[in-house]
Amino acid sequence: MARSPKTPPAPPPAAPPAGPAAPATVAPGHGRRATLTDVARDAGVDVSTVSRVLNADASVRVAEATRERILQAARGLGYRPNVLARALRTARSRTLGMVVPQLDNPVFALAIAGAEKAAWSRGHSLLIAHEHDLPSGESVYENLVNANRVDGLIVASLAPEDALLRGLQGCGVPFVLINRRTQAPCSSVTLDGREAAAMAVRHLVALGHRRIAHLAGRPQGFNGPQRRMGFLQALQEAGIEPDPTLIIPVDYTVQGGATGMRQLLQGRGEPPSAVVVATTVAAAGALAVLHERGLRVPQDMSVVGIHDLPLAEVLHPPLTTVRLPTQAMGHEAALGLIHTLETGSPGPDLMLPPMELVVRRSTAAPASPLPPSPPTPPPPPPGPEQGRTRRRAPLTKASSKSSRS
Amino acid sequence: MARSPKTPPAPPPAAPPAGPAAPATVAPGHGRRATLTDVARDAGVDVSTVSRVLNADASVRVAEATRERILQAARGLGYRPNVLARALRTARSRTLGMVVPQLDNPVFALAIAGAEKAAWSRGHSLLIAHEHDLPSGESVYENLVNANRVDGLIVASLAPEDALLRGLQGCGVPFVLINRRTQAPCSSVTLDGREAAAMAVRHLVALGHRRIAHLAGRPQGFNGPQRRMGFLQALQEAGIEPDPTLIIPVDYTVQGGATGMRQLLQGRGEPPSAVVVATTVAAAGALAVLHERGLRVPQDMSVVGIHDLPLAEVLHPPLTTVRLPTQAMGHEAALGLIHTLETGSPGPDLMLPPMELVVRRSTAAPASPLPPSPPTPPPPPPGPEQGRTRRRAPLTKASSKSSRS
DNA sequence: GTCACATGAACAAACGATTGTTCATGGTAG
DNA sequence: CTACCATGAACAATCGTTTGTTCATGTGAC
Repeated sequence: MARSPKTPPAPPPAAPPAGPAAPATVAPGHGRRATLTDVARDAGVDVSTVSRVLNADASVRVAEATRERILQAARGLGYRPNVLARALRTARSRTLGMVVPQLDNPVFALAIAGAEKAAWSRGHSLLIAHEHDLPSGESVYENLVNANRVDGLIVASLAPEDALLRGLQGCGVPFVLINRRTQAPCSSVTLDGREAAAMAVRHLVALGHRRIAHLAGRPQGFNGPQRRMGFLQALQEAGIEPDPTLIIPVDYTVQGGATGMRQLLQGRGEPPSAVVVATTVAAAGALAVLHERGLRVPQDMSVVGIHDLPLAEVLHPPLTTVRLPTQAMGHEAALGLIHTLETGSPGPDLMLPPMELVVRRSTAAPASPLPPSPPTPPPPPPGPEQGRTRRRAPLTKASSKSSRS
Repeated sequence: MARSPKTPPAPPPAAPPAGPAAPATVAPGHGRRATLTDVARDAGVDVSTVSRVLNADASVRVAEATRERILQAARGLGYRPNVLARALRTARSRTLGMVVPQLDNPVFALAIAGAEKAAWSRGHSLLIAHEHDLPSGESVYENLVNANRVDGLIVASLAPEDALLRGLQGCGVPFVLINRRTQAPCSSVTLDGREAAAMAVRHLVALGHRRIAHLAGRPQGFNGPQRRMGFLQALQEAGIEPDPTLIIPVDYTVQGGATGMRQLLQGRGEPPSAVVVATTVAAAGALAVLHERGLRVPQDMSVVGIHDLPLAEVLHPPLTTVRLPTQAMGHEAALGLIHTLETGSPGPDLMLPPMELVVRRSTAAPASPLPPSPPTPPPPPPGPEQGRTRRRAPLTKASSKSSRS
């Protein structure tokens, strides 16, 4: 293995003192951990009694004095149950497997954070795995499950639906999909991208925009079409005829957003005064292109991103976004899955609504207001908007997390 | 619990079909998984023999025909060992615990990704936990270890050294610290922030800068002082007298970077022509303030960030950074820990060198070049710089990850 | 014809818990 | 005085492995 023991090619001065060679960090702990047997011996009873007392087994009664002795002994020995033994016996590991396609994507990182919190709060652990195929040709799901490591799965996957479901169902454990739904009925927790896109549009309409573009996500995915639907629907509500040339599918990347924006700008018709970008990362790319072309945001073009991320705050200008409960998605998925495991009830089937519209500096009324009396419906006053909305001062109480190191 | 079963407050049209109520996703799997006993029965031998054959136990010989029969039976039944039982028996779970203070920080997310990859490649799993105190008053470390869930720990912690080490050593399992070193000799894998800062300075010096500021990290931490040392050292190498008023401690946040930059700009002396910011996130805040003040980057001030992140690419202008092997940090930590577990050898003690200087658009020669003949040493030509360096075209082959949803 | 010795595989005891069942005890009712 | 019952706790089997030990068998040497 590449255990490169290379030390830094650092200049001479004061390499950090390493102590007397890298020391092993195996602490004493003076002996092995206490087991049920140890507690039983100390309390002078049988292990089965200890087990029942410690688990507060209601079906069996124990004299108060005995219970006291047992609890005392357990405390004295610092007894902690061995989850492995328990899992073996009960055939339940109290561990959830979470599979994500990428760990460094903030969306999944947040979902993991939410799931981790929920799992621990219910006495479960979370095992993380990348969605990659194993040398054995086995899927990560199967590996996790077949080795009896996990009781259930939370899965965020980019794989095609049929293969994914086949693999998951073959595992024989409950699972919850996140960040996507399937055609087939199947437990899932998702974010309401439709409503999010609609909120973005409504915000722009309220500001007086009529010609609004959309850098939309991949047509094959789940979230892309979802957001596109919301976009169209909100336009319709506002009595605006959608212009198909203003809807451009893009990749969810900086590059994708940039390409999409270039395409948008070289369109022949009247240019849009605002754009809803399907994702914040792509919006960053779009902004960069606008700068490149010398267009000002928001004067020449307003930009709204979907899916608020810390990134939004540091863009230039700070990006108006729709905040989605990404962390809650992971949280609800884990909670739901545990509930299923405990009660056998069906898995959750949730679509979480957007949290709020976060108005930053990338949106404003269009520079050259169109004829101020559009047809139906009467345009809402271009002041503060309807619905959950919040205006952020720039660089104030930054919500972006500290990034140590 | 907050199992909010709320469905979206969505407008009427086409809520995604949920099928006939949210279905349980418990697949058939037709019966329980095959065990050693099953294989033994099928092969007509004892379980112990099966175990030895399947584990390629060299200490015992088995007739070729028997071995064949066993392998056949195992394959036929799709046998997978139950890791729980194995862990119970061998007292080794082949699971690593990874504890981080925040999951949504890209630095830790990358480290996790690296560790996950390394762990799986060596047949281990990775259990993720937030560094939070449990209701029981127990630390997460103790919880993980005492419950026999993990064989070792990879820890990124912001806790004070003494408390941290006491807690960890009390656990009685090997551990590796990442992203920080301790006074006490102790296994760790870190990033060479000193060299990183020095590279940043050398780059600026090569461009002709003489008056260089530093937005430095927290003086109490590990990385802050480390980078500050590198900064000072490189200045000294270049024969530049450091100006203490140009070194400002800041928080590793957008807000921190902004505050630091404001402070820097209102300094009374000659303003700096360049600044090295201890972290990319803070650099984003610094850039925002420069915009606010109408200063141009890089014409009026060059900015270098330490710790390359996808974020750097989408800032305005794209930020020149020093790329650090964050993912490798997690990878090496996991590999080293596993090595320790398997051989009992001391844990790793690595400081990984910076990968490269990524030159983007935020750095250039100073606008008003100072007297072009500085003292010792002779200034390198202001062209491409020394050392690992790479100039990036803007928005090209974006390395920022796709951010699905 | 026995003894020793490989060889190949079965036996059996853990690991640390959970859980169904049995057993001793003492009090009370018949 | 015997029978019964409730009480409190021990017994024992089991989960699926690993691993030290024992055992049957056939071979060759004596």
